[in-house]
Amino acid sequence: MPELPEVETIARGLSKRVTGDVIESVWLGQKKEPLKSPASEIAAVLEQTRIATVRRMGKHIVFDLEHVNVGRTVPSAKSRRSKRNQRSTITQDKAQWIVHLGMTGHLQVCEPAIEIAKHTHAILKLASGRELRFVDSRRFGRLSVASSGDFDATGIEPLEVDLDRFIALFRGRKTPIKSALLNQKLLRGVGNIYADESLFRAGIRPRRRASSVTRERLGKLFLSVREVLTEAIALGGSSVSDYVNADGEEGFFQLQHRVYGRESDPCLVCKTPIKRIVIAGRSSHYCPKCQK
DNA sequence: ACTATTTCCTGGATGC
DNA sequence: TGCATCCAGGAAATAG
Repeated sequence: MPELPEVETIARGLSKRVTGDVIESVWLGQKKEPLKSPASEIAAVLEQTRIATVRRMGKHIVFDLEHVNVGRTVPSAKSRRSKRNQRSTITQDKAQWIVHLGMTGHLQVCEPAIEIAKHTHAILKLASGRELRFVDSRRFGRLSVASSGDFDATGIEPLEVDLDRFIALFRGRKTPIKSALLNQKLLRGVGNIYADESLFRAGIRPRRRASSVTRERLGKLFLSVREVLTEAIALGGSSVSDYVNADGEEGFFQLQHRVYGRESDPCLVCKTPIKRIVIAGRSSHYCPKCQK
């Protein structure tokens, strides 16, 4: 289940492998769920572009693209003015491909000879001869394009927000603090694992109403979120279920989990058994003694 | 404007 | 072994 640290790790790995390569052609599968726009539109935006950068925004992977204009010349500003009626044929020179991995999404860079995995929804043929494939068994992942290159995810980056703005996010919210942490319109990138781990380190019960958490505790949470995400990125993310990075390597932050997936196990601080409850349909883990 | 609930999806685990 | 059932959960859609 890729959250911010996993997506960051994947984006960094992909950046090393495909930056500068050119997308020559695109095949998209028949399943419509993973596509946020019609397949023809997505293909048209991606084809004949150079991958300028690969980066993460929240849980999204953003490919910044530049059109390469093979086999045609971009009209000069002068001729553009003189042929206004052809304006619609002029292609934007910047675009973006936005990938959300959902629960089980993978991006693989491989040779064309490699067997096409079940649940492959997109294949981008690259000028280097390799292919960039999107595989997602559960189809919770999403592919979209921003033809003008102005994609902006909702919410604030948790590793960039300052303390005051962080505290303001929770003001007056009756929802459980855990739900607020998971709300991508507030903070972007925190998912179930890192919400639980951050709340444990801050000593806050996941069900506590966001508005009832003191400023002081929110300050602690602010630091915990940063700490947990930073440590997780350094360890390449958490490999639960089948997560691997762009090079097929596992992360190691799952070894640092203090509450997630540890139901009934002793709290590492006080030995009280870790509790598991369900909040908004998600399993939530906490220590009933250390978290208030 | 908020908040809570439901829905989408498949593979792996579990139970009988 | 087979078959049914449950569960994982991000985010959009829906309801209140």
